[in-house]
Amino acid sequence: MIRRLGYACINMIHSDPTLVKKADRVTTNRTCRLATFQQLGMDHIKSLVLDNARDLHTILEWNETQGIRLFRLSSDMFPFLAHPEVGYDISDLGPEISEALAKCGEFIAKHDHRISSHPGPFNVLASPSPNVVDNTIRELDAHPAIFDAIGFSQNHNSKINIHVGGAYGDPDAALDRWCTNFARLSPSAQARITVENDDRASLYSVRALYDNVYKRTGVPIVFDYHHHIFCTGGDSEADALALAISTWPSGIVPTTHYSESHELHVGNDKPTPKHSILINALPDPHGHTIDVMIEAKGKEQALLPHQTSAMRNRDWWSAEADA
DNA sequence: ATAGGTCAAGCGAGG
DNA sequence: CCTCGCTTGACCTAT
Repeated sequence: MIRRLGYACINMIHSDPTLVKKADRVTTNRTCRLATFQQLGMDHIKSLVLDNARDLHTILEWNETQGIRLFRLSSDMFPFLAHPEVGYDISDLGPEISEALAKCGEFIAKHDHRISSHPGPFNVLASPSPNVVDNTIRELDAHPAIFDAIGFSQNHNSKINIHVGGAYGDPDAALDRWCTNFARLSPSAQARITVENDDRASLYSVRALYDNVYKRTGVPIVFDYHHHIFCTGGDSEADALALAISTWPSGIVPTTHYSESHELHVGNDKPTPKHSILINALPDPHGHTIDVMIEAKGKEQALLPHQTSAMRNRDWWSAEADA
């Protein structure tokens, strides 16, 4: 059974520049260039973050009206949060921002929304470059600060999801480095990290993650249905899903990712990793209870046609959540 | 107002 | 060798 559907970072109907005037956009993704920061200073970043934080609340309210209680927080919400030179503490941004973030946290708790994050592809714990690893650790350790400022529980319900990041011609050595460097993360980051299977055969299948990451670190695996097509590790979809689900702690509904191939949507025969704008179907939960993050260019517009009345029905999902 | 070039950041695939 | 795609386009300047 699919418990919830969610979408990532952007609400199209409230932010698409072809639909909404720039001044009226509701978005958590306001950022700036380094040059602009150097010109305008921290006051500019504070202004961007405050607008982002207030708009997050608006998006969450809209999600609630649609029965959408799964959402991915953009890591762009706090520009340069973990930048080697610019980096700052959220608590230093002032009471106005702290209050706006806490207000989001209260809404999330009250309506039982589930919020996650997915830091960018620059986060490579497996990198042979010490500098890349240092930057990654700084970035990943910054995410619990975001979650704490808003007020999420410190577990995999609000996950920080990443990929292993690279193979460098020697996947085993890369996996060793990943596990070694994982131990350097703060405990609050470690408690929330998940790993996701890759969309290329040269990288990491669910099976590879299970054997080389989960067994050594206990880090749960996020199953991406679409990626699995390109990197099966020899497992069927049902087997890979079951293996990934087995890595999740009890009491936390496993999250999965679902998307469809853009190439198939435009009439070509060969699927590629590129995401389609909308989706034609929902994935098969193969008898498990899962949450599904829809990764489609159309964001909530891809999700909405697939919301069932049961998903919109508060009584139903509350009962399920309690079960 | 809009179009086009640019932007902190890593990696691998494809042309 | 360069561009794209990924997690997620958005910023900024010129016209």
